Amino acid sequence: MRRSPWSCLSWLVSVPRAGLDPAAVVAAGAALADEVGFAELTMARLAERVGVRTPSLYKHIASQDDLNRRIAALAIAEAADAIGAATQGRSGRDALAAAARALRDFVVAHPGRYAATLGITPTGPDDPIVIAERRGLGPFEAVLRGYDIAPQDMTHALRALRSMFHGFATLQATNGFQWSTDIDESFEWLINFVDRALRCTSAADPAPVPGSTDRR
Amino acid sequence: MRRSPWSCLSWLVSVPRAGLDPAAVVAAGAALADEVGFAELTMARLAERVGVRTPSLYKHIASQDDLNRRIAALAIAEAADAIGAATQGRSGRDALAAAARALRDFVVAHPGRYAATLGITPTGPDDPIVIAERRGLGPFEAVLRGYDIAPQDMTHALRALRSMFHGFATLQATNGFQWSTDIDESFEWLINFVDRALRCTSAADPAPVPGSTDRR
DNA sequence: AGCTTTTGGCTAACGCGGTTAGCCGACGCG
DNA sequence: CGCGTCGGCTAACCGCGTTAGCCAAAAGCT
Repeated sequence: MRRSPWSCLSWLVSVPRAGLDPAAVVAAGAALADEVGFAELTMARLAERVGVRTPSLYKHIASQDDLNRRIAALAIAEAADAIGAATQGRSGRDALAAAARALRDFVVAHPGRYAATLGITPTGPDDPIVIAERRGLGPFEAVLRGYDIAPQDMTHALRALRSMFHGFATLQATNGFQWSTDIDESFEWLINFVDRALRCTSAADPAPVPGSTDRR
Repeated sequence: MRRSPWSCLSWLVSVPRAGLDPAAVVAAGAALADEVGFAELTMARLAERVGVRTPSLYKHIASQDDLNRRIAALAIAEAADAIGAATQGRSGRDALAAAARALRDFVVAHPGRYAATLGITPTGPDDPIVIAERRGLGPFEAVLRGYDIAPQDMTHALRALRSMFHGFATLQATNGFQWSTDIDESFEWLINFVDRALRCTSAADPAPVPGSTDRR
């Protein structure tokens, strides 16, 4: 490349270090995403936020995709910790409610971080995201152990729990429930619904009535 | 602006009409999104697909955001139709299963369209998206009428249904369930779970046991 | 049929966001 | 004190969304 015509004057400027490192950049990115929305999280904005020119960010992260993945991993780990802490020492309905509320509180408090976790497809089994996710499953497993679920149904029940609370959280986060003020009430209703279903589950026969429906 | 240096030769070229209109552009965009993924749906790619230069698209749609919203509205309407058709003439568990499968089939068959519906915030109460969504709620309401839900619980039950199936669909669409082949089985389990819960609901007392948990 | 208006193509060009190349001072370590 | 790595910087590129303005093709009117 061409040499800068100003390079002969470089002794004029002093460029102090900003004291950045990958973790700091990711944390700043997560905070910024919460403030301006994940879609508005841009390299230029993040650079301005941390007091640096845009290309300098690439000394700490490989790309914007890399940044997004790290934010997602951070968010999942944080959410997992929050849920774990909330369910500590509880069981049954109490634990279920605590987990659900902790997850939703996290989504409401950190919409940008949460949005970063959506639409992420892990690159492989050793992706930090996968590891964090596996950690995040722990508290839900613990909750389920408070109900007596047949062992072969654990995976299904876990997925059902994830689906429900993840679905509710995303619908609320993306304004899926229009102009309605009683969302909190619906959420509590959902918790009761799930609790009832889980207690029912152990009582009901594990197999559906044969022939009652077509199986694909 | 400056006059093109070639304009004196314009009689050389003939520019036939491509026969486009907004609906055709939106349909092509939806199809393209399904093929290459919603995130890869770009104006340039769409223009190439419909055999036109990029700026010409703006004769039919206002902007990329406009295009995305129209694709989302189309997708919601299509999904609503599919679910409505699937539940026609069924009730109870049958209707529930049919609705759930129809929704999931749609998501699997049209991942791009479905992704377009995520993260869309309607502009107002007369947004086509809102209207389509309201139409899409109809079949689920019909399903719920097959169970005896207290009228004041209808809204909550509806939201619970949406949360569950939307959550499951997005988790599957974004590869949220890792390395697992038995997703279909989990889905059927979820249907049974919800069916049981809905039948349980009408039997259970509407209010939770007082004092059994802290209410926020 | 011929004139006019609207419609729907086009090229050129702008701005912005992500990204890379290459330069050089600041810091840490011998 | 010298040296290497690290972490800033500027310049530049590319692709994408978007706008301006030109002009033929279709449609409508007399």
